[in-house]
Amino acid sequence: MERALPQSVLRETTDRALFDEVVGRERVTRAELAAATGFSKPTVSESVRRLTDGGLLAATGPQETGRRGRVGTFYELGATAGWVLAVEVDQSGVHAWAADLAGRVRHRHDRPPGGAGDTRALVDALRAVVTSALATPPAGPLRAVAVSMANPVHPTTHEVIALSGTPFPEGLVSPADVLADLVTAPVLVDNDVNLAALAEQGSVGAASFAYVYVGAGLGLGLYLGDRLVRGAHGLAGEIGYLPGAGPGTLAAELAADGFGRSDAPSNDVTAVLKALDDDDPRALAVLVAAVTRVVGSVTAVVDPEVVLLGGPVGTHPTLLAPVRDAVAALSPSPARVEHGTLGVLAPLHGATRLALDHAVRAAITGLP
Amino acid sequence: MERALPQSVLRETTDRALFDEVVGRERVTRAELAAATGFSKPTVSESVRRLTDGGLLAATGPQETGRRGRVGTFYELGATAGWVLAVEVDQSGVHAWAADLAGRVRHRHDRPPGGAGDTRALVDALRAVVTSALATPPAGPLRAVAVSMANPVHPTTHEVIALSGTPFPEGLVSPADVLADLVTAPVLVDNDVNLAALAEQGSVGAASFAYVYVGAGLGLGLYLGDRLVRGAHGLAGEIGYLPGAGPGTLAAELAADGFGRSDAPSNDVTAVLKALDDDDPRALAVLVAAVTRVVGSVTAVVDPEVVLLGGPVGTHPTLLAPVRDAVAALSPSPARVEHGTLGVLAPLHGATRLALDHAVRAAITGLP
DNA sequence: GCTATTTGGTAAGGTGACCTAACTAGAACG
DNA sequence: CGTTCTAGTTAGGTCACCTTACCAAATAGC
Repeated sequence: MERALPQSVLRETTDRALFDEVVGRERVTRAELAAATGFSKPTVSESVRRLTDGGLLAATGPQETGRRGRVGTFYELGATAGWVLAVEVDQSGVHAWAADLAGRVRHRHDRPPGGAGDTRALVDALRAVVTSALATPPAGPLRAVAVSMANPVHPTTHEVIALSGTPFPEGLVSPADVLADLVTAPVLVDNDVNLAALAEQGSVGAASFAYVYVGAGLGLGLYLGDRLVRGAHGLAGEIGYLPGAGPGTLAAELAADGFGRSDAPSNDVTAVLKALDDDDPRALAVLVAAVTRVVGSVTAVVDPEVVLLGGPVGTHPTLLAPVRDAVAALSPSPARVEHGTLGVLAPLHGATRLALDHAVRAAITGLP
Repeated sequence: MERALPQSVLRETTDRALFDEVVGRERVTRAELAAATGFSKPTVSESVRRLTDGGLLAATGPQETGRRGRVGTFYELGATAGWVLAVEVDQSGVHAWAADLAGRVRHRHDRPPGGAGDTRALVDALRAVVTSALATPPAGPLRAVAVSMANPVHPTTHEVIALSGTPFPEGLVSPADVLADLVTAPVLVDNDVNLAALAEQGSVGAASFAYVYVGAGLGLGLYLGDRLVRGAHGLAGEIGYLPGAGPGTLAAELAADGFGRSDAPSNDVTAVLKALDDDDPRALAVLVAAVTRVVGSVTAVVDPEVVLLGGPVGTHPTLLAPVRDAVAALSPSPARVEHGTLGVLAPLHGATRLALDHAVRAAITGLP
């Protein structure tokens, strides 16, 4: 057995708490930090010195303050603290955000998709987006890259997992391998729905939380006890494989109903949305039944505090009320069912959060 | 914001690691502990001194050792380290184990059930069992009581939750209240299936793990990332409320098929078992379909490494193979499906583990 | 303008939990 | 009987935190 806790974890949690506090408040003095976090003034001074030496924070000029006594030194995010890159790879192409360590997006980069199934074009687009991002870098080192993939991802190997009938077969590439010669920063890879859940959870703040994505595919992102649930094989949330009304899977039944996917590589979201817009009662009934099955299953298994519906179909306004009613009829103590608020940007927001968290953690543990 | 990590957490994790190591090895010297845990010899000596002063450990006489040099002082669990009480309350009555802090069961106490729905008799039996346990206490203080209830339990208030159609309506009591005047030790309460999962997880060792109970009711215990999932309202694992093949719940459909429960307070387990023993094809088909629906749902939602089937019906040998086949047909990367090994004793084992964990943690944080 | 007050920050010294290195204690081997 | 091996202690150091006391600088009010 190894040493359980090195003493340095104390310093690291202190540094992290103070860094987050500075970023959250934009500009603070050490005295304010001490008051806000409960650390003593000497401890705050030491920590801020470490963070400043490491380039993560920087002192600003004196600040107009309405207060009475001596004006303190204000600190803010260092100009060369570095940046992270969040990349989204899906059927709509490749999109990336370059963000500073406060999470502020500085540059956007996009490439259109290749043809369906064209893996080569996708790889080229991914490399082109990252090359473009590296060509106009924000100040400081690139500290992490997080890639959102519209396919399941293995939790430890970070390999993309091939499932039969995936709506995104061209996305069966390993972003870490594709980008290995372009970036030296660590490349994190996760599923787009997981990352969307991460982003939406940040806004909702619930300790147990499920995000149901309904679009070209069906997906679920789960947060329990402040941790993302990825599953033993990276297949947590693959709710297309939920048992349906018959002996088969939910996805197969949706496909048989003319929705969703089974062996069709992709699903016509615009057609589904049009049917909903036109108040097609059959389309509504099928979708409500499917979403209710998903929400009911998640509720019975993990009993989350909040379930958010996301994705182009999931956020359609006509869905929410009937799903709520159906779930309430099924479950004795149903979760709050709401709409996601971040829309199609949720995966990029989540990837940014993932990259940031990793980048800041790594930068702090690497401090003297 | 409060202090993130007090320095004492280091000491507490050290003490805990060493205590667990001593208990796991029965008898050890400090030198062996240092080698096994990676702590330095002075640190081990200090920690062992704290644990010995607190009564949790005690030095034994010299030990026959095949080794060459000086014989060290061996340490073992202190004779008056105290004990914990695990209590199970269900339709079969009230059962309790008094165990020492190594988890060794010292005494057993049992009371038969009252009539179905007879809450008064159940409360009397619970008090009688605890009184009996307190009358023949093992040495040392009673440090914790854990109660396994055959009903859902709220994760924070520890109140038992009333669900319509519960097979155990008389069990709608608060053990903490019932025992308040009998014991001063903390009374922990949890659901029997959760505790069974805790116990079985201990034997299996998987990081993500689901325990499916099939007996008088349907239940699920979930372990993800080394943590028990209780749900926002204590209703995680209430898989009777899973969507069934039709618009209703799985439990309602089982009831309609002559199995399970809906508004009948209890289910005739012996009749179901007899049907399975007699190779009744209809009974087998209905049960396999239901269990497959449960395992498939859990797999699609959280993707556990292992799923154990437990409970009198769940452990029936004819179920395993067809369920495995059906799950494999449904899921792209199914969990290992096995039988639980602890049988009806699983909840008591789990309650013991819960009580032990709490007791040792509390004893160590209370140390000088 | 001068002083009191208020606020920011540093210096000095202490504590707790860990470490390494060097020692003493005691048993067995040859 | 000395050598060698193992157990455990002592001494001294480091690190991350703390409190207390002080100095520094700015405004408020006279």
